[in-house]
Amino acid sequence: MSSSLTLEEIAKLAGVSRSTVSRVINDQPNVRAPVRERVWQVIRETGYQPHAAARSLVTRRTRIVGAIIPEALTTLFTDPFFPHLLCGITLACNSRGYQLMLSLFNGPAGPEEMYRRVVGGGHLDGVVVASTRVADPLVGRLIDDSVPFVMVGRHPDERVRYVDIDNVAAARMAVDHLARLGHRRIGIVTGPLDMPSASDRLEGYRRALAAHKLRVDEGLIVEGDFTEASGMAAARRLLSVRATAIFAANDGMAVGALKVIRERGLQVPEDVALVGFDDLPIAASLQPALTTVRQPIEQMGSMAADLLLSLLDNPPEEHPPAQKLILPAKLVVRESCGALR
Amino acid sequence: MSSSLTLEEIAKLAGVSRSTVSRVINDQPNVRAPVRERVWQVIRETGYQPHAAARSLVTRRTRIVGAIIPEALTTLFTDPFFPHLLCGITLACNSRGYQLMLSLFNGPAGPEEMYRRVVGGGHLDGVVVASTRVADPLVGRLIDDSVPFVMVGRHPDERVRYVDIDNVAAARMAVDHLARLGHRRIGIVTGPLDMPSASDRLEGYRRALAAHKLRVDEGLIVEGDFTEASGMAAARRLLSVRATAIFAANDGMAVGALKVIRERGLQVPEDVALVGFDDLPIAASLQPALTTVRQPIEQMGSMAADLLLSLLDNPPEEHPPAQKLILPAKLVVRESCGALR
DNA sequence: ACTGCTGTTGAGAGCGCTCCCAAAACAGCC
DNA sequence: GGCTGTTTTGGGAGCGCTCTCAACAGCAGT
Repeated sequence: MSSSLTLEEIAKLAGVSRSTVSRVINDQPNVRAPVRERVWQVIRETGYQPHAAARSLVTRRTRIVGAIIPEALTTLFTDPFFPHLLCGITLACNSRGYQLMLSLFNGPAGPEEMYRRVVGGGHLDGVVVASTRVADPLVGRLIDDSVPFVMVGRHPDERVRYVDIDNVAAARMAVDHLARLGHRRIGIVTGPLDMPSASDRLEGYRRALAAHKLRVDEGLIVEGDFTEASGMAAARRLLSVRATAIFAANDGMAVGALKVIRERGLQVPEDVALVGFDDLPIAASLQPALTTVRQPIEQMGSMAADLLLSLLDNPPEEHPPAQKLILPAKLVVRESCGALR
Repeated sequence: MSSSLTLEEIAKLAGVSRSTVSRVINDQPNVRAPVRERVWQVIRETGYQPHAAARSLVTRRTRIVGAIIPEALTTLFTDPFFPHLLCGITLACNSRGYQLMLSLFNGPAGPEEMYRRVVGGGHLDGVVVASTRVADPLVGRLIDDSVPFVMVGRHPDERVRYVDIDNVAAARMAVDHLARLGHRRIGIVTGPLDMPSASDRLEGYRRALAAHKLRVDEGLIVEGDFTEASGMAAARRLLSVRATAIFAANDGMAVGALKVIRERGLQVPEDVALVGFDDLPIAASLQPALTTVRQPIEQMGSMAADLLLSLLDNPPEEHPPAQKLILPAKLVVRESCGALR
């Protein structure tokens, strides 16, 4: 690959020593201006690039961070959540001179082996971890191995730094909206309740009902798993207990619910109101267009990366032990909730 | 991070020399079985991992490959193409002990700087390049710098290895389907014609018409840019020249076309038949469900990665100068073409 | 002129690994 | 036992960089 020049050769060309060239490249002080200029000149002319491996052998830094995606394969396929997240992370990394290494922890190698390969070996300076189950041992291992990391999505462990939206407040906002429209039997399709984002949204649902002095009917709470199929199953249950409104904890399940409602010959929002969560591109294209909660996914990614990188670039003592960043989410009102009639 | 043991220390613990441990780890011959076993024992007990940077300093290999995505940001957002591709590439890499480094070439740093950072520096053993414009200088530079690379999507340069579907045949199949249904005024919304996939699909369109002895009316050919908005604009043009069927070169543009057709109070497929390309998840959820061409995206990613890795793992002389892999695509017939009535 | 001080430069060591080569161990055979 | 030839083992060098430290200016103050 391109330049296989070494520091030594650049030094010779510039008529200085290896050390001086190193100082120039690393922007250290105590090099006279004319010398500095001459060295840069040679570097530019030759297209020299320091050898990354040699450098990180001594600095113990690679300027590579990992993105760990432990989630099941299927989610990655249909859900634009990860692409957006990845986009945000990558852009943040690149703009600060870091590279991003992508690791799917569900491949043929299995999470154990992947952990060894990715985290051991010293390839990475730190990692961004995408939403994970509470019970996932990954978080504990990262802490034990004192790997700098930031999560996207809340984690109950006190020591974990994360970026998230306020899922409780966001869900509450959505359900509150339905209650204000007069609904009294509001059902919820939750995500897997061992994921904080799912249980938080359920909590928001409960609080909204409480605020409106509505009794919580456990029959109106159905656990899904964020897939369209689970949304369909849940909707069948909810219709059978005469829910007049359904809050789905993500848009995929809302799409499933919509299909079932249609199958039954019912109208959205006239017979059943529907609100989703995520604001996928598909939400606006549905008929009726889906009212949903929009989260700033890409921004969450870039903020997580920024948090991680400033952790890496500065002495760790300057940082609070565990930062938590909460970003705002927003209710996007469209047709499916019935507010626009 | 975890083990900061060195080879030397493992050697001491196992009562052998550095060299022997190295031989064991790299699975080289000429180590007596009991010695080999004892060394593995120590390695397992200590959880030792060789230091990647030290290793690649001498081997000149990093076991990291890059994925370069030069496409405009917007596409990454809405289109599940890249996520699927990335998924395939990552899984293939991981199952062969390689890591994947993700590079978006449209970030704040600009393609020049990204190229320097990613390809120079010797971070990467090779790269997978996602579909690019013909005029993109990237391909030329990779060849000049003799960086091993494989593209996803055809490239006209003879020296380029790539994995792709036969876009000409796939498009021809779609248009042929419409012609068989009796359509005589079939319009096409193409992608940007400086992308091989776009021009190939147009070529397939022409051949299908020729096979059915239909005259090519240039007014029925409208160039889009793979976005929904361009699909809407193109559909307006095509409706004004009385097209009875529209073939959109991707599903996003088909969605745009569908919206316009609806706005005009026309029915799909009764008044206008519609066929897309890609089979996005949304295609099946549309009303009417979209007839479209499905390509094995994830498989293309993994095959591209496999091709690259076998290039890296074997002496390059064993390989044909430029391999081209063509995978089959498939027409998924749903409601929007009218064949199911 | 001599001392002390600051700013600039170069040489040496060493990061942890692989590779080469020589030494050691072991065989087989007169 | 002595001679081969082969396998197994250990030590040295070196990959390209950073970092520490000593040497050397240049300058002021005495």
